[in-house]
Amino acid sequence: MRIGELSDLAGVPTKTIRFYEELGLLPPADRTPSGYRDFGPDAGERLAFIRAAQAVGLTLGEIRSVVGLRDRGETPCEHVLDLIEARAADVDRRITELEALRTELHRLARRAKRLDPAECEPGRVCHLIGD
Amino acid sequence: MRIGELSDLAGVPTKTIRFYEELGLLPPADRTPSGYRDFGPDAGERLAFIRAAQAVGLTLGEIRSVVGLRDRGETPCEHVLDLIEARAADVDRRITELEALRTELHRLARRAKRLDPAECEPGRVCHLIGD
DNA sequence: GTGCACCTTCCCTTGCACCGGAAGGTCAAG
DNA sequence: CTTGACCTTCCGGTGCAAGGGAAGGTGCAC
Repeated sequence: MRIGELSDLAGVPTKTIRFYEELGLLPPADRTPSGYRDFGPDAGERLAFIRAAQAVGLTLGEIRSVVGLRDRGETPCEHVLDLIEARAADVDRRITELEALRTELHRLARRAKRLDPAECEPGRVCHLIGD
Repeated sequence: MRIGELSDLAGVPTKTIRFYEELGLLPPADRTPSGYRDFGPDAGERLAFIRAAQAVGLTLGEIRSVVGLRDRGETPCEHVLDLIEARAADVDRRITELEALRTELHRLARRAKRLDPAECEPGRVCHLIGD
């Protein structure tokens, strides 16, 4: 399978496929005599895995660590669990931060609608922010 | 006030102060005869405003648009309200996405603890992700 | 034999918000 | 007069995940 066919199949741009190969997320593809990449039938599934892993918030570096274990014949399950739990903790923290920010933004928006622009103090940028 | 003094006062690195000036977030500072920047007394407050605006999620580009209005003598309140409301909508969307992701991550973590690594199918990267 | 789509490598750019370091000028104390 | 802290500009790099485009080779139909 050539890169364009894989690209159509997986819905991933050819640029991105070469980039993933360069990063070690895909094993180096075989080459035709003229130098074209020649992907095996598993390549589409590997790309789907990468996309699914990205969707749960893993970075390409983390995904490389997972597929690296797999390509060396180990079962990456435990490592994947660690990554998932770390990501879950990140997401929980991030949600807490964003909820606080949301509260603050709604407070500011309410205040902005209540106040008269004429009350702006000339020396400051905006009395809405920074109190 | 020289840049180091302002830096200590505002808790913002000198590098960052020059960077903000270059971006137009701070008005170009006066210079001493030897070329040193000489900030007026309002500079600290301007930096505090920038930090506060960053804290509610505005980008430096958006902050520039606010201080730009202010520096041209207009009251930026309405523009600030628009930015705050847009940011609030972003944050709401982001929280919704992250909550869905959190649910998915917790589901995966539960499944990972339940399953036996020996059940890994050899042809796939990891059965935990991508079903 | 000539289009045309496709492929190759290579290097640069994007966006965001900075940080690091080099080379050199300035100022006050000792 | 030297030391050291501070300042200047300029150039480049960081992290993440790619995307853009040039210059040139390949494969296949007409």
